[in-house]
Amino acid sequence: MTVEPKRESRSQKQARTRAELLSTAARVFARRGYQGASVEEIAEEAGYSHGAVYSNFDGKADLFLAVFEEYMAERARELAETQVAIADDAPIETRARALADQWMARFASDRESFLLHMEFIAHAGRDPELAGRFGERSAALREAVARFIDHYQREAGTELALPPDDLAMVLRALGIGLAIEALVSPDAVREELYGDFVELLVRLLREHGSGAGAKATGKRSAR
Amino acid sequence: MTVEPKRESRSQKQARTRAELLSTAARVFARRGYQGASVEEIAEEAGYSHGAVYSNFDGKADLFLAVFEEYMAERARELAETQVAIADDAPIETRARALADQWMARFASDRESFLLHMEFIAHAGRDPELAGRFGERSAALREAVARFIDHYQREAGTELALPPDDLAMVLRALGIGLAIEALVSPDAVREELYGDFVELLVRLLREHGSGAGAKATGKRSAR
Amino acid sequence: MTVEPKRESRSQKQARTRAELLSTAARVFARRGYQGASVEEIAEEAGYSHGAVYSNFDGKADLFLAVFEEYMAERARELAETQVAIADDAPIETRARALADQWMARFASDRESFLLHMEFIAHAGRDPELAGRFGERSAALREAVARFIDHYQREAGTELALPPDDLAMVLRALGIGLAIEALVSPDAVREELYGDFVELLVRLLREHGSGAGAKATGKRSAR
Amino acid sequence: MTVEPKRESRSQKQARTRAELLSTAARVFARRGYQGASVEEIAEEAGYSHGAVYSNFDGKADLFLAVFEEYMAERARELAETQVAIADDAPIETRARALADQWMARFASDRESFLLHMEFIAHAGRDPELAGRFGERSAALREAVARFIDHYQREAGTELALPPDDLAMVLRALGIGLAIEALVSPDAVREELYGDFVELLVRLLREHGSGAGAKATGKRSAR
DNA sequence: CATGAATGAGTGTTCATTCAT
DNA sequence: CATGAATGAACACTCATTCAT
Repeated sequence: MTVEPKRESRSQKQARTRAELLSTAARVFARRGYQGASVEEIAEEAGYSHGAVYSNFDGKADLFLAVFEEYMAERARELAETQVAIADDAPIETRARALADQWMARFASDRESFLLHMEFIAHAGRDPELAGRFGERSAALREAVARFIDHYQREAGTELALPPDDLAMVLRALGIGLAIEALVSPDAVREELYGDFVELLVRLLREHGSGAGAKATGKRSAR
Repeated sequence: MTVEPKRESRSQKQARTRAELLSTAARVFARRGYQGASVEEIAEEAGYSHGAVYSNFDGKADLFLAVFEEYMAERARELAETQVAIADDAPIETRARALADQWMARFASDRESFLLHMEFIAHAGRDPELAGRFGERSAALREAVARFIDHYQREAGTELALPPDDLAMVLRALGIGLAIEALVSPDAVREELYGDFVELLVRLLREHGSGAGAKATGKRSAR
Repeated sequence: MTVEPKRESRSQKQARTRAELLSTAARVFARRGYQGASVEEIAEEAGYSHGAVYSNFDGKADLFLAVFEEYMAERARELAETQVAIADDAPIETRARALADQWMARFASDRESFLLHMEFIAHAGRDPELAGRFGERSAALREAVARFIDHYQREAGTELALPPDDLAMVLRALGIGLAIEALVSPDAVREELYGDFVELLVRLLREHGSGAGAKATGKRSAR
Repeated sequence: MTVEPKRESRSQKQARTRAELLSTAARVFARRGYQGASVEEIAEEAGYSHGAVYSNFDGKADLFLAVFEEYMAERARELAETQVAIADDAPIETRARALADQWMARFASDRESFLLHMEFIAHAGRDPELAGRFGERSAALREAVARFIDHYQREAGTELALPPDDLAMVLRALGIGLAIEALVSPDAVREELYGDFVELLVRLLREHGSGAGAKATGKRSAR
């Protein structure tokens, strides 16, 4: 006597629509950029009319932010997996290099997401609130790297000549900067440059850390 | 006692028009961003019809690139002046640090230009020809830095554990990356971080180079 | 006694919009020519925003082709009516002449449409896709004429010394050509010339065909 | 003691500039159409600045008219040559066919000029004065054809069932009309159709001229 | 006469957004 | 909620023409 429940309740259906729009939007935004993507193209590719976007989001900007949140969450998940993936007994410079190489490989295979990122940052740079939201996410990633450095530093009993926070910042900034240079001068950025440099840097920092470490400390970070 | 001929010859007048459009464009682009600035607004603010832009430049992108070229030339001039002002016998890390500090100071006082350039890169990243033209203008400054490094390196008789080109690339990329991080997480980037790090890095590279200091180190950027 | 629902359903309303745009476009195109008419003027005169044109058509060319299609359909209707009005046993040359006279009468009363079509052909002649789309719509009427010829030919049991397709093509081309001559040298083209010639031609073709009529004439399409 | 005269006097030089602009304009107009051609492109291709056009002509429209006059004169010359070129003793239908085939061949190898023609006619159709000027030229060509027909008709002692003027008009109009159809429906117009038809037509007219000629005269042209 | 910098009118098209159904 | 017709703002770019040199 019970009525057969529809396979999808109303709210389930709506959630699905939203999810489909979201994942399609991620693809289209990456492909075309924020400005280049049209609401119409996104909706159509997801199999809806463009009106559906306005039923589920406040507009193009809101849709994009939703996509972006997902994207950042995804990147955080990825980082965690990467940490696990690196062999425990490798020297710290090897681990650092692996991260660097992974970054460049990711960039090489998905320039579009990076471009979208850049576009977003340039936009957020003119919108403090947006910058703040993005900053939090970004900081979380950076802190994870810092913890990662700290962890292995303690474990290996070595001390680098730079605090983990600063090193994390430098490594991350360098990755971003190299990607940008590669965007604009592809031939000027050897693919291994990031890895080579990071490996060299970390070794130098290690050798000057516990060893002659204290000597040159004068101007390092305080925090 | 002859009557002064008109102050400006034809070519002088054109040069002035071009210069006025250029400086106005720099202002408007910085204010509105690349996409946000309209050719009309630029021309009008410069006191010309928008057609004048098309008489002097190939279009919006070309105008932007001309502005960018001027900007980079100005940076190169600044850089040279700063280097000249440093004592002749200053160690190379001091010179490198000056470069870094200058970059951060400029960023702090003119975030908008940086944002503008980021936006344009994101735009040009989807248009190879544009990216190439941007890249050429961008590479010029990097190459100047490489030449500086090479020059002082020879003069001081030291050799860094990284080729000048690579070091220049790393320094520049790091500057860009740090600026981006600062954009998004202003509090996370100490203003001296770039300088501190660069100074440390260059000292380490010098000590481990083949010159006097660190001959014995063996392991350069091999891999 | 129920309240009348709104007179127009959604699709009815859209159909009306489309129809209004179409008839207004016909008027404006005829008045200004294809190039001379602006989408804005058409939309405004029809009482819509110019965006409405783009909601209903793919652009200016598509709008024009839609107008042209209507025009040709109307001509086909006229043609059919005229043929129906002619006595069943009228000789085929009478029918052909009616066709010719109708064409000249229409031209005399609506030179502008003819001019418009010429202009568009000159335009489309440099754009194969456009030419093709125009050609399809244009061919429809010619084919209708060919079918008429074929039909009456069979019914009367005569055979003309030229296949229906060729005759239709010749008749149509001649009509177009005479209209052009009339455009440029109005006095040189007697209004009955087309009709006179067509009547003569068809009679000659009939007498030299293989049907009943001209058996005795001996000299068929010899050579 | 005489001053060496410059190779070109001032007026000669001007005449040359004008001539060069004219012939280049003919080429560019044919290639791009009237609307599609820019004064800049014409001047540049002729090796002058666009200002030179304005020094020698009243503007784009005037330049085009000058080009057109040249073109019409050229066509008239060509026609005269053609008449001579046809063997004297060929039957009139052969001669007519030759003219027809030449027309189609010319069209096939130079659609662009024809398109330009059409564009001009469509334009002139809205400008009585222009139409008048063009009409005169056009009439001259037609009359030449009529004289041509008349001449051979007398010479051969035959009489066609259509006055030379009417026949000339029909032949010319048909050629134009077929060219237009070919523009728009290339596949629907066999290349020999014009020739085939003209040959057939002239034979029919000849056979019904002097022979049973007077019989069907009822509705022919008066003039 | 020729030049070319500057003008400024003119336009098709895109697209985010709204809202009645 | 989803649809999609309609809106209307926004824009880069072309080009004939002018005019000072």
